[in-house]
Amino acid sequence: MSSYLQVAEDEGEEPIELPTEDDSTLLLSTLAAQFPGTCGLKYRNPESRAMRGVRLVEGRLHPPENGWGNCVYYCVFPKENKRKSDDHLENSTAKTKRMETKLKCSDLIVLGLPWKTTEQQLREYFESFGEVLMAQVKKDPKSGQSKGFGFIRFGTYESQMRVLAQRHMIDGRWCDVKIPNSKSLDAVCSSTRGGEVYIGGTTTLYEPIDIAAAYTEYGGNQMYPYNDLVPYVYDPSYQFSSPIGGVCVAGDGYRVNSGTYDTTTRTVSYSVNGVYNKVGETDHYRPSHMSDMSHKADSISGYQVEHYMNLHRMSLKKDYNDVHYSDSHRSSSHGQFGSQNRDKAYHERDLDMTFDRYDSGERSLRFSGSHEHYSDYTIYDRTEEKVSSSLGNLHDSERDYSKVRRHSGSSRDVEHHYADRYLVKISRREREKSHHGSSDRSYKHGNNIHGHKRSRSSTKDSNKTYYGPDVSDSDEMAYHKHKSAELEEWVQKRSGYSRGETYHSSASVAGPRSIPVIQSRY
DNA sequence: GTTGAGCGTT
Repeated sequence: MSSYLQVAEDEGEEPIELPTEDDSTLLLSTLAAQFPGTCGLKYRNPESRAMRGVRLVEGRLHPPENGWGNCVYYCVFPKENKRKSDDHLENSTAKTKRMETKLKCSDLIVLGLPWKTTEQQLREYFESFGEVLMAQVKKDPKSGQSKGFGFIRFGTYESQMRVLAQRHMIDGRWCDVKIPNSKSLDAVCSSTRGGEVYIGGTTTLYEPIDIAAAYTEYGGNQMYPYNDLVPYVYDPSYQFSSPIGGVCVAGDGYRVNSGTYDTTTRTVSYSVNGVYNKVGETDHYRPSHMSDMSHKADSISGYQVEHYMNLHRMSLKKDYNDVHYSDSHRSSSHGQFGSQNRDKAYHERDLDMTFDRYDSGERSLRFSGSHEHYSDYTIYDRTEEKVSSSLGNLHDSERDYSKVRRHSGSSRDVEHHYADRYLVKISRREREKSHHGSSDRSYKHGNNIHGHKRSRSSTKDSNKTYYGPDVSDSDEMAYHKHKSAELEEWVQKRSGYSRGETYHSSASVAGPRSIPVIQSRY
């Protein structure tokens, strides 16, 4: 049976009695029904005379140790509502960012909007709960008619909490606000806090700072230093692996906030530098070469970190053998890239196919990386000894038909570009750009855009051979090398294990190479 | 000019 609790807006105000629940907690929604905009509760501790906060867990306010007692509780309102001065908004972006980063807002879906409600009205309604960063009403693109739902995003988690805790009367209709099913990445990260998620499909994500920069720079997405995205495992020298790295989500650090959550695979697709990536919760998206057994654990700044260095190395060796097998059958599979030889074709391409732009020949690209990225089907042209191939896993509209040509040399003699769907997508944009007269041919993209010439940059390092594009002298490449060295150091410190050793221990596999840094900006 | 338990052109 419920009892009542005295709550006032502030000291000196008249209290209202609010019913508590059977477990003697007070629902935040109950509180908010009487005091819209409240985000918490406090009371004055009779001993210290200081204000004490009331524990709030998942929308429930929990009584102090000795019960609610007879004292009057006071509402707590978000600081942003006090509006000391507006010029705070302008200055100290760094500090502001740091503040924001503690919060874990996600886009919220507003369901049941009246057909007539505009984005402006939506925004105005929710601004009473706090700063509204985004308000959208989803409309039919042709008619412009509202679909009756929209999305909002708040600047603070407190606002988000309060809005989620109640129903909303907007323009005469009751509307629900929920976390959308297609939730953003941060929702995944926060739900897996202290655990890990995997990042896949990228060649460039080594390092938290880079990720942060990429996210803040591209697409207006924000980074939240909330969880620590610790890159591990992804070994750029491992050309046959799927370019999948792991990240840990633990403690305070960086958190990305963007992407589309796929409810069936429980992964999130998002993009960095225009490269699409995937993140999934550990149990649902684990690259096959990262068994969850026998991993090592250590800690960084007290955060638990798991990594799979040794496993990774093992799988590298295994894959290399596979490729070798295929390689030895190269002549017999020549010209037979039909479906019956699909697997073989994969390996062929992994090993020694040069992938050319079908239309412009701008790039000489090389298949490497994840098999899943391509080859829905291939057509071998006997006269030209070329294979027309569509890149897999794409929507039809995104398919990029290309030709794959056999390359006679050893795989180590050709440049290794990642020729996955994402890169192709970027190149298409570049092509459009260049067709519009841009003189910037973007060497910074780290690819040999002038097509077929195979360039292997010379050995730049005492124990590394770079099979990189012809941009090894560029600033980007220098920067990239610098970053790679930093990562190396980081990895070594973490695990007492260096990537250089990875290479040597796996002998004849192509050595570490510089990965093109994709810096397409659009 | 209609509808209502819906999930987002990035």
